Amino acid sequence: MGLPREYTNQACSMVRALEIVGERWTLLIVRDAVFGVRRFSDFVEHLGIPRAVLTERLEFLIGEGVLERVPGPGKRSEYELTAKGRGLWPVVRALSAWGDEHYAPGGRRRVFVHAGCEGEVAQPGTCLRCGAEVPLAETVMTPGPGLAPPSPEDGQVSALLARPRHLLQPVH
Amino acid sequence: MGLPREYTNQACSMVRALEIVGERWTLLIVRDAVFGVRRFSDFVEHLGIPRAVLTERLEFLIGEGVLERVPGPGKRSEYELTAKGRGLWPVVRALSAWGDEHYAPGGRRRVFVHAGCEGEVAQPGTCLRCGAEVPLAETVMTPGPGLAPPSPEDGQVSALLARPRHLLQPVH
DNA sequence: ACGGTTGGTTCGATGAACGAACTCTTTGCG
DNA sequence: CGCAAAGAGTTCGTTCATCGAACCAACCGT
Repeated sequence: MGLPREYTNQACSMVRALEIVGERWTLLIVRDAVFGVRRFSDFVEHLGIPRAVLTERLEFLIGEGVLERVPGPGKRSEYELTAKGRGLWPVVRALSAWGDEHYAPGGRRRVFVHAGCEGEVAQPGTCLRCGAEVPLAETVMTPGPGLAPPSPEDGQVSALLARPRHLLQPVH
Repeated sequence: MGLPREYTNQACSMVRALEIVGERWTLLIVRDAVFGVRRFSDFVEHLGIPRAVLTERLEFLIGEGVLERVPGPGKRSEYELTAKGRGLWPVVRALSAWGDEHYAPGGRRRVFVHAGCEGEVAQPGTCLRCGAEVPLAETVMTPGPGLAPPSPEDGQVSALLARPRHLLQPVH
């Protein structure tokens, strides 16, 4: 996107938001983090993002307080959403819903369900059955009818994400 | 953003959505269209977007059925959101809300109000007073406490958008 | 000790965005 | 009518981010 990361200094808050998450790959990184991806190599595998770009984006998102680096096994680091980062969930959900509505000929690809209650989580983020506003951690992502079964060459992360799982739960 | 407009062919619908509206400037164009901007020169003035890029984006969005070209005064054309384009409103609202929450030290910059009912439209798109899901056309955008008063050099479009107005209502 | 995995960095080529200048048509005005 | 100014793009040379492939270093299991 060649996003210079700065638009004109407009008064609108959406401009500021886009300066943070409007660059190529950034929202996909956030989405994957919501789905439970935490490791550098898993992002690379699942997104197909150039490693240098991933490095730069992770650094930037940490600096902006969207992600934080947490120690993983050994001396590795993993990347985890902060509260501010989890606040982007409505954006991710809205975009996914729009994409599902207009670009999923085989039906929706992802359906989100309220854990326990089993009701579906609708657009505004509320449960269709119990009516409650469903927090991220109580949301289960399940494959919809339009989700193509993952082929082996898509990698194991894709395979893991094609099965029902709690959001934010580490994939590994 | 140098967005090649194609990510890897992932199964996720958000990827498809980002291929349409993920490029630099695109969501800002949609936002301005929601706010009532319709003319080429008004987009240029308000966004500060290079003219060649605007031309390319408008063409692309028309091709994707997000905008449509409608005849304006004289032989001019204007650009109007289609139903598919209006479907992006939750995305715009979610991004603006996130930006307002984290990058508006002086308080929110835009507040959306349910016309007639006067209740505020909250994050999920429902009215805080009457509880109804508020459609775009019944939403009034009002300046919040954090919105800086527009300086004259910002142009007249900025000035118009700093006053309360119905969404989708043409600015001119 | 050593081969593989993880987590990056480096580097050259490509291509999009930028912005200023230019063109062509339409509009406004006397 | 005649002229100036604005609207709606187009053209073009420069700059800068992205791409992708290769390279490197630390760590791990055996």
